Parts: sequence; structure tokens; C-alpha cells
Amino acid sequence: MPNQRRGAPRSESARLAILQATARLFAQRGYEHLSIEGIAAEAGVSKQTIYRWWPAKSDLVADCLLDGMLLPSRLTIPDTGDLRADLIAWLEQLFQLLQEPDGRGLMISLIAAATANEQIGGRLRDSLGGESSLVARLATGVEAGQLRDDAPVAELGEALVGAMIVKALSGRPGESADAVRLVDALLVPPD
Amino acid sequence: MPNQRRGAPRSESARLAILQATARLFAQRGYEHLSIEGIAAEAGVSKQTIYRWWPAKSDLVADCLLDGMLLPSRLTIPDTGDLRADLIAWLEQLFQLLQEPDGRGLMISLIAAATANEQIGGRLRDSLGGESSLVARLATGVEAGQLRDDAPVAELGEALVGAMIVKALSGRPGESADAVRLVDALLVPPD
DNA sequence: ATAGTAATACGCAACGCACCGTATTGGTGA
DNA sequence: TCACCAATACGGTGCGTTGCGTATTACTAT
Repeated sequence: MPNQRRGAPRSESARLAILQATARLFAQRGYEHLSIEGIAAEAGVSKQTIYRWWPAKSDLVADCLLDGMLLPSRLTIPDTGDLRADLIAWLEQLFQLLQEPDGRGLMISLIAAATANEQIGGRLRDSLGGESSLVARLATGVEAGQLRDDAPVAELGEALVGAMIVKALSGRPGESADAVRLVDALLVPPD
Repeated sequence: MPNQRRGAPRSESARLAILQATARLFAQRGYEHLSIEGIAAEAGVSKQTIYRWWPAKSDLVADCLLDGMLLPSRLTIPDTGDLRADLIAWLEQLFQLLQEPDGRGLMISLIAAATANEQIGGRLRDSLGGESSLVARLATGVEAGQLRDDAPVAELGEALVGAMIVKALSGRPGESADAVRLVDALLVPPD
């Protein structure tokens, strides 16, 4: 039985302080203006302690996203049993977020971060990193007979998230009616 | 109309050299590693000449995109009369591009640039800045009776481009079969 | 038990580098 | 004459790395 670890254990408080500082500054200033030195100062920690554990800024942000520290909780997909209604409600929430300047900034920053780190892109795709996954919700819809058995669930999920991303990038907010149209265009009911 | 212009006119050769250098370095190193000083050196021009005409790096890139200097020409949407076949062919071209490492890098860089500049995002949405627009092609499909009259053309376009963007960001290439599935999921034929 | 040693983590401070955006200067051509 | 240009310099900011001194912990030899 192999060697017990020697030396001081990693400081949990430092780890937490760094992640929280990252989340705070990410929300305040966005991904672009995030700096390691700024995070270190905000967390009350030395730069080296960050560099020791995270190779790059993007990995730090990825860890934050993984811990759900970057996104408002209202962005997870509901499951009331009615797939169409759930998707529309979820998209409307997203569109509403994009209309608030800070909300759009947050989304843009997430996309920018995804640009630097595939993991973040994956999380965005599996839709916004929350507990519940968009694709899983679609699969539930298939089981409930609200979607054809052979519906390309993964593709539909990518199309939905992608449409939102394009709206964010091009700066067209997207209204409630757009959410309805998009969902109705994508969701072909079974036979 | 008065204004005689006084002094020397803007140097067209400097303008071109700057745009071409930007395009070259963008393709080589990506948006992240693009620097004004690097562009100036590559173009054989002083920094001031760049700052005089473009307020920010992202505007410079936007101008390049506008002039079609950043994208391979094969990414424009064909119009053979068969909407479904055209869309599938176009998506397959895109997916193939994403499978080449350089191609994916190019797309990621474009997305990163869009993150910093709404105009670039708009160009991406109108799809990839070429002469032909994806939405226009869809509209042609409506006229040809290959799509329902009330098909939400704009939303479909965003969904298609968005799906591709999500694939690029999350690092899943996307194969030919995916293109077919996606198009068939989105395109509901008229009645 | 108690010291000593080794391994590890930490904060602090400083380094050279790249790039930023802004002057200033002097040359050149309409 | 005066707008354009190249060249050069400047103060800032952030990068990623290094060296230093100090805790904290486990192993080991007394």
C-alpha cells in the first residue's frame, strides 16, 4: 500500500476562494477582461497558487462552469410532461436573459470561453451546464410519445442551443414568438 | 459641395497591405493571437496608420470578413433548384472543413471574433459572409414550393448555422449522415 | 516519545517579455 | 499648406516564470 501522501495537503479554502473570485470577476467583467493577476488579488491568493493547479485561464473557467457557479439556475430545462411547452418556456427564459445587457454579456463571455476550451463548448452543448441536459429532456419526450422514435435528438438539441447562440452573437434578442416558431419548426409530432 | 480635400489622400496600398496582412495572420495564428503590432510589421506599416482608421482589432477583422478575405469560397450555398440537396451539400462541406484542424481553427477564430463584434456575428448568421445568404436560399425554396409558405425561414437559418457552430465549439466534427439527419429534421415539406 | 528530514503548499516579490494605446518627429506628395 | 505616412519612444498592463522564506504534514531514526 502505497505511499501515503507527504507534505502539506492542498488548501481547500484557497481553491474555493479562487473559484469564487473567478466566478465573481467573470460575471462582472466578462471572460475577455479576466486576468490571472486580477483573480489572485480578488481571491487573496498568490499567482503561483493558481498556476500550480490550473494550466490556463480557460481551465479555471471550465471548473467554475462545472461547479455551476457561472449560470443562473433558471436556465435549466423544466419537465412538466409537455415537451413543447417545456422547450418554449426554456427558450423564452433564455431569450429574456439575452435581452438584459448583463445577460447577453454573460452568454457572450461563455461563448468566448468555449472558443478557448472544448470542454466548455461541450457543456454549452449539453446545454448550459446545469444538472439537467437538453438532450435528456428530448429523449424523455420520445419515450412519452411526443416525438417520433427516430427523431435525431442530438441534432435537435444542437440546433436549439445553436439558434440561441447565433441570436446572442448577432445581437438580435429574440422574442417569445420566435421561441414558439423555432420549437414548432423543429418538433415534428409523431405521425 | 464644397469641400476640397486638403492634404494627401488615404493610401490605398497601405489599406490593402493592412487588410491582407490581417487575413494572412488570422489564418495562420487565429484571432486570439492576432496583434496590432504583428499586423503592422507584417504589412510594413506603422501602428499609427492602423489606429488612425480602425478603432479596434475586431473592426479590422470585420472589414476583412466583409471583403471575403477570410473564408474559403467553397462555403457559399449552392442553388441547383433542389433545396434539400443544396442544404445537405452545404452542411457536408462545412462539416468537412471542421474536420481539418486548420478548418476548425478558422471557424473557432471567427466565433471568437464574433464574440467581440456584433457585425461579425451578423455576418456569421447571414451565413459566413459570402455573397449568397442562407436565408435567401431558404426563401427561394419557399417560392419553389419546397417549403411551406409559413416556414420560419429566419429561425431555420439560425438553427442550421447554430448547429454547425455548436459542433465546432464542442469539438464533435459531424459526419455526412448528421447533415442529412439535421436537414431532414428541420425541413418539413409542404403538406 | 521526540527530534530530525523530506516533501509539498503557500505568500511575497521580482523578472523579462509581449502587446497595448498614445505621443512626437520628420519626410512626402496633393 | 496640410493630411497622410514611417519611425520611434513612452507608460501601462498582464503574462508566465523564478527564487525566497515559511507552514504543514508524513516518514524515520533515535
